[in-house]
Amino acid sequence: MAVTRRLAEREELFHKGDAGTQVFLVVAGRLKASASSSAGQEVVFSILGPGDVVGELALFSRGRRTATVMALEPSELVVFEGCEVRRILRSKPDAALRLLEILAGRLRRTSERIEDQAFLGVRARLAKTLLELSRRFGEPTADGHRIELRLSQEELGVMVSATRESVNKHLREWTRDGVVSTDRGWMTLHAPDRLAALLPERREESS
Amino acid sequence: MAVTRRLAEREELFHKGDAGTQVFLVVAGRLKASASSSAGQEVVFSILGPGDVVGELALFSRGRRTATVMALEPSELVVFEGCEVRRILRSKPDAALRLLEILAGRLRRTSERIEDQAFLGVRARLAKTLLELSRRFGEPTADGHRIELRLSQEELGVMVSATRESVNKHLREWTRDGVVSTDRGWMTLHAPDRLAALLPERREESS
DNA sequence: CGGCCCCTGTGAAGCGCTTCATAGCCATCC
DNA sequence: GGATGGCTATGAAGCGCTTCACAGGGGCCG
Repeated sequence: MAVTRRLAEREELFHKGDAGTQVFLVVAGRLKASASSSAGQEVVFSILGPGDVVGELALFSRGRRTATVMALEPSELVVFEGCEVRRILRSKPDAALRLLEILAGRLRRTSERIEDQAFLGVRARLAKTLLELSRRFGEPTADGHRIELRLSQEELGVMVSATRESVNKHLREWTRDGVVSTDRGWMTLHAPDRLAALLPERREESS
Repeated sequence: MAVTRRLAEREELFHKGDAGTQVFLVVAGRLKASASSSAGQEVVFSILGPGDVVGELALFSRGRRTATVMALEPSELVVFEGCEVRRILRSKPDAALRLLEILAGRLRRTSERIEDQAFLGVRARLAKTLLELSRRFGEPTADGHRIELRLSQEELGVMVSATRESVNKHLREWTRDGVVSTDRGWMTLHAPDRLAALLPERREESS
């Protein structure tokens, strides 16, 4: 009896500040969660794909959406009513624990984003984002890892909090060096390690 | 039978990456949650005070601390063992819901921080931080709102992701204009509205 | 086909913030 | 008291990123 919702490309699921307590599960398609400033600037918090839960924050934020979610591709989501979700959380401890895990994961990624924003320059942030995208949405090809998600340089810029021009410059430089190649919005990484080398080495935590 | 832990000023409760699943409740004192880069730069995620819960993220992060927490003042916390907390979360749905609320609130604040970092300059971020501090830790005095928390310009800089020098410049300018006054680490806001005016007007959401 | 629009590519100029260097102040400690 | 160390104050120089301006290209639609 699940209700599903379909979105066309560029259609909004909801807008920051809206009232609404429905919770969604992404079945197909990719979406972005973002916010924009009064000056029209935008910041992207995350890219969502199949399996991701979205909208659950409004359950605990007085029914207000805390970000805007828009479909990057035609998408399909299953819809849960907020009150129903609350009932489930109350009666099924495992569900609540699972949601806690999800929120904790989000929190970790958001904090890491703050660190990156503070510690890294545009170059490194862009490199990291490309690696992340290829990890989540990449498909191996003959000559590298292709990112199966069409993104304009403008959108990449928003994702790393930089201008389109900056993104372009780094991308072109990497293209010259054979590290990546771009084909109107589609990208392939040929030498991910060269990008990884731009990042501060991740410290190992002994288990 | 509660176990309590006391910390001296500048003592660490735990360090990012440490193993540990204890959860803490702040009873007295103020602490900061932060992370630092390999280059020695630091970023502060939040200031914690009495009533705040800290350390719960490790419950859902494979037992690793996701930030470093250090006492800014002599502090006192009550300690809960992770396994016990998990048991409670499992048996008391209200507790789980409460924790979900806490995490959701954290997530909202962290996201807002990312927005601020992207949309605001150092000036506005500093103004916002001072207002926030005075809201949380301020005491009204004859000539303004005094922030009951001693912070060096260095520490303020870390909080807003700027250098000590930048912080100094804005602070001095505001002092000249009579907006704030500083007395070796203690600050008083005399005209909070002047600071608020530096922020993009917060849009009203009709209830 | 031609026109339009959105995306990419690129350089010049400007600006905000950092970096660096230096000086003075205040508290503490022997 | 004098010395030491941490915090504040301030200006000069530099750098990374943005802003602005403009050119080219590719796809889509009449």
